[in-house]
Amino acid sequence: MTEAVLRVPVRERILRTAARLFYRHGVRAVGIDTIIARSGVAKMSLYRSFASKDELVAAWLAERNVAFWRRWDAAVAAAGEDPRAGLEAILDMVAARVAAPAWQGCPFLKTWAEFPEGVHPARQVIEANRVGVHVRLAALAQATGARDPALLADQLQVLIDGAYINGQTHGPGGPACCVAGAGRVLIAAQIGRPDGVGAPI
Amino acid sequence: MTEAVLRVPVRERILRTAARLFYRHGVRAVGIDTIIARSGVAKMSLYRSFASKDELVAAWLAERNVAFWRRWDAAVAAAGEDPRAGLEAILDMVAARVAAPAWQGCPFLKTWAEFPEGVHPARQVIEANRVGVHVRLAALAQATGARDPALLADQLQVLIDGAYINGQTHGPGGPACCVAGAGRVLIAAQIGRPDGVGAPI
DNA sequence: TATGAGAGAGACAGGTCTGTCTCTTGTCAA
DNA sequence: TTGACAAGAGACAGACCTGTCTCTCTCATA
Repeated sequence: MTEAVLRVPVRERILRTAARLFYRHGVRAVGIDTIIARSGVAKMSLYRSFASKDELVAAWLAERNVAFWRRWDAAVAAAGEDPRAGLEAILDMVAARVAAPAWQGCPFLKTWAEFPEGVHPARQVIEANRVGVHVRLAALAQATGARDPALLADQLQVLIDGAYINGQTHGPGGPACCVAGAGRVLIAAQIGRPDGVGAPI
Repeated sequence: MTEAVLRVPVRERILRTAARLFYRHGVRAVGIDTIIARSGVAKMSLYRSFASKDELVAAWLAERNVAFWRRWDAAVAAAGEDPRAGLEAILDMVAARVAAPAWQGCPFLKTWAEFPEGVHPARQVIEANRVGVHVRLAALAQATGARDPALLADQLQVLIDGAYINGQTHGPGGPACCVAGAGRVLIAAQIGRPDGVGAPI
């Protein structure tokens, strides 16, 4: 145990280790004993910081949620005032993420699959994230003047979900890389092509 | 135990019960004891028919795979000779499935999320299904004369994956219902609109 | 130096899981 | 009627899981 590690607060050490293990192996496949062993922490320290394993899972996803919106806001902000550029920036961000070697799927969707029912605290975090994505996509779509902003938001969210899943099963370089282009096609179909020529169906 | 139930072979009874429970609650959440209790079968009978729980999971998915291709082939066949109609028929089939009240996600994607690594026998079944989908989509896309059949296959598979996942998290009536329309936009962008006016990006 | 909080170490309880084994029961054909 | 065999019933082993508890150690601060 290096001094540098010891400087990190216990809660933080647990959360970092749990995040890595949960994301790589899945929540159910990683036990408390593994987490405390890998983070060099006593079991009681874990249960002093987190009421239960479920709460630790929820804390991990809450952290992912914060990071998610940080990336989202940065992408939209970098795109400037144009809402269409904002939508495209989000598509590009998704494409870049699923193409990264470290990509092993969306933690929200993965965890949702592991707890498809019940009152697991992680489910609230996941639901909030997914609703938030749709709301913001719809707001951007509305601002672009799309004919049916709600429909465009539906289409883009489905496409993004697909990229997340597909990138997980097929790895980097797979079909998911097409998400940015496909999204642009869907956008163009609702608000005209970049050169101003509409192409509605 | 009714006579009708007893007439069903033990292996079949186990498989039906496991299929229902695995699909609804997830593989890891359902134990062997639950399966034998719910199917009215002795534990030894289960292990006489299946070498392990993992093999039972794989058998369930293999059965789903057969049913999947039966639906696929029926949809394509009903669409006639036109490959574009075949692609649209598949999109319609997906849309109908994710809109059904019984829909609780794609068993392949759900199970993949539960076993994201290792040599689980179910993973082979899932991989084979996913590769098969892409191959057949690409073949249909090629037959339509799409400019980039591989890209169109990528886009459609990502879209379908997204519909499966989104339908699972949002339930019937959610964004996933847009899959058929969105897929048509992507097809039209590559092979021209139904009225013959191309709309490539 | 004394003290108290934070944290490590590890035993433990109670439950669940998979998989094995033995014994019993029911059924069907010769 | 008898014998073979499939299947039910359930005990059991061994592993693993979460969560609790006690004891000990370290270190900062009064």
